[in-house]
Amino acid sequence: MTRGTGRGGHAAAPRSVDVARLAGVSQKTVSRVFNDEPYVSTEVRRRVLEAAEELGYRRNDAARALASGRSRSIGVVTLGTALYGPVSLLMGVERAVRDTGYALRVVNTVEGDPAGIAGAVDSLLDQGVDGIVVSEPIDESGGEGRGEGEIALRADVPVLVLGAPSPVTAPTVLTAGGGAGLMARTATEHLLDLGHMTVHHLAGPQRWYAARDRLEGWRATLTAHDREVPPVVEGDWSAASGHRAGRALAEDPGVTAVFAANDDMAIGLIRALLEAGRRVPEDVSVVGFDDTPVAAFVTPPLTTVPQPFDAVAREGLKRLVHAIEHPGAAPLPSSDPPVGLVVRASTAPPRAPGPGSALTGRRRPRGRSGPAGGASVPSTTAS
Amino acid sequence: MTRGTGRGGHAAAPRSVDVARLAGVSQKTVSRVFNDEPYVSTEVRRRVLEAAEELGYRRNDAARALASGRSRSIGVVTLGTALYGPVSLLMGVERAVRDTGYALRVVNTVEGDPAGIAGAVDSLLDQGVDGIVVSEPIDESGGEGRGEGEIALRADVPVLVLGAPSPVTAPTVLTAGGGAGLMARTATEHLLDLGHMTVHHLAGPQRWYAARDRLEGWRATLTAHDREVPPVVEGDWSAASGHRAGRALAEDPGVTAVFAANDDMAIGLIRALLEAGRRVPEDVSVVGFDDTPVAAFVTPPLTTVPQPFDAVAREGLKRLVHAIEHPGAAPLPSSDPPVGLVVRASTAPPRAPGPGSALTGRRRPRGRSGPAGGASVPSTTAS
DNA sequence: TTGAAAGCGCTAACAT
DNA sequence: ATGTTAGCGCTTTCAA
Repeated sequence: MTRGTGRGGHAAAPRSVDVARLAGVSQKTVSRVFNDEPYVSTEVRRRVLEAAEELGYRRNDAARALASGRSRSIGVVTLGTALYGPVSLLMGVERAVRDTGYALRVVNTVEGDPAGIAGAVDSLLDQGVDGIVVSEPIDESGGEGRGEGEIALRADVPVLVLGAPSPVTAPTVLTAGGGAGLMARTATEHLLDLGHMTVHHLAGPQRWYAARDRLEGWRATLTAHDREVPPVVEGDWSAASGHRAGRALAEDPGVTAVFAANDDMAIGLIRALLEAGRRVPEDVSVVGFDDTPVAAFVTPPLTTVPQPFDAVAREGLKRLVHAIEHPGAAPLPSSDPPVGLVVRASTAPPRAPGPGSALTGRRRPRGRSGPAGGASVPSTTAS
Repeated sequence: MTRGTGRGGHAAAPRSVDVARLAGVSQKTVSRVFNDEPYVSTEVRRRVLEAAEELGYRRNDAARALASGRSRSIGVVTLGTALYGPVSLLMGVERAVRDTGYALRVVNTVEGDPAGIAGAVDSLLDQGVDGIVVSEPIDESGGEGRGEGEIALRADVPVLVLGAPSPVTAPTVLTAGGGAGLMARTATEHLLDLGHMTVHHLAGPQRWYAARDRLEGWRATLTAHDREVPPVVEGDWSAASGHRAGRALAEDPGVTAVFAANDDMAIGLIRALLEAGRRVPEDVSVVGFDDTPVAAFVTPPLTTVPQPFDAVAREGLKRLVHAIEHPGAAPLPSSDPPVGLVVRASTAPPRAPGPGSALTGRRRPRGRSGPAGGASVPSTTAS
């Protein structure tokens, strides 16, 4: 490639020195202008900007990164699924990253890939990102128990783990959005408050830390209320898996309330219950998790726990960027967003209330469950 | 920064010359090894790899990009929504990009942003991407008509437009996944085949080219069959908007069949019909679009047109990478994936069939609608 | 407030 | 099959 041949192969892309020449200043001054550095007279700045505009100058990020040692980009590791939760979080991350002025590089992990997260992080590190976001980590080790699948990263940049308490080990690790346990408690207590003797749990795949969190939150709540802890049914987040689980659950007349770890599974579950002749919520109450856009419009409209994806992403990124830009400093404090519950028509008191629940009417539990929460959508059970 | 200070600020990151020294070869040889260039003896290659491993060498992408003029990365412009369609396409793109060995940079456009796609493309160009993918373009010009919102990009790299015929102008533009019109035809003809006199359309927002396509496909089909073309109801892709539209549609007894431009709107629509006392499919048949994971499990299970996101992404990327790597060559030919239809329980013949439809039983139309397609899921309408 | 010089770590072209 | 020599276009000192 002869000097002056640009990307396209025809016209040479203008460089900062070309701009400098045209503006009658030094190349360094052009650099100053484009980096908003101080000590540039407004007159010079104007001339430089004008010259740049005329030439169609566009600063070369690779050169910038090479010279400065920083790429001004953040890498994110997500699952390659279209699942509502992970995707919403990813979109929140994109927005948050863009707001900070960094660029975004994305690598998906394939579920079941042994290299998994570590491999994805590695490819991001190769790209020279300044920070890394791991969204919704999964334990690929095959172990079921907590802590077995520690993910050790040899990352020399700060890492933010989103959506679950961190199983990740690296020099600098931050966490945000680990409030699923509390949310699961809210869901479970809602059903208990309605008078159900106990609550069944349709869990997410236990390789997901987020799924473990919800399960633990549910179990802890039952235990705290001295209730029997029924066996867990595990799905894979899909409505299809919820449907399968529902077929089994429908045969057990003892099941009067189910907390599903996400809305999709709740929808499949409800479908299976209806097919088996069990009415929702008259015979069985169902609570979901996520508050997907369709949750309000399925039949019956789903009571569910909304997830604050955007708030989590924004807060996490603020802290990540802080860690990137102030390597020595103490990490910014984390704050958990409030937990809500949207009560719709898929939950009701049990048919044959157990002892002590006679007092319990259709109470509205804590959270954003007032008129505004549930009333925005009709909660009649159709036909 | 004194020489030798790496990203972290403590230990110097090893460079290829360090590896060379340790392996007892020239720096260029290290470069050869890492680029899989020919003319490296296996013995030398082994030594280099060993030295690199020992030092924890990681090649510097910025330097590579600067020296070679190529970043080996592809930028994608998407909407910042969690909508099933755009997201599935994005995931397909990520997979396809990764398979080609390129890195992925993502920029979202905010709906309603005047800078819109052009602005997003610009920021990608700043980052020095080798190619650009525009997924699901939107016309931000405010015009409703076709062609009004031409998006002129001053991109010096190839651009791939995904999901709709290209409204984008740039030196090199490729298109993939523009088969929505044909899919809309399939959906519409399914309803006509069942004996419905005409088919209403619940359209997507007409600023989306994909939504316009589906509408045109529907309209063309009705016209081709000499049927009345009812007024279009426009939603915003959400179940909530489908619900609103459904309330209006439910009042018109002439409505016996509706083709919704996506599944979410179809779900909201069905909910509204049920609330209004109109049964689905007995009184009104509904066809969706997408085949989201929940479509099979809502009540009634939704008849819908699946979208081949992965195939579209893969094919589009193959052609984009070809255009990147063979600037002069003729573009690879495009091939449209087959159109399918999944028949479930939300469609049926009309109650009071019009003339000529007496012959028309519950026929199964073209596409993957055989036993395998519909039978994987129970299609009974529950309680 | 501005400029000159010296790299950043790699690939490209040309030896050998 | 391997080494040498020049840059790539910026940021970073340091000087003026």
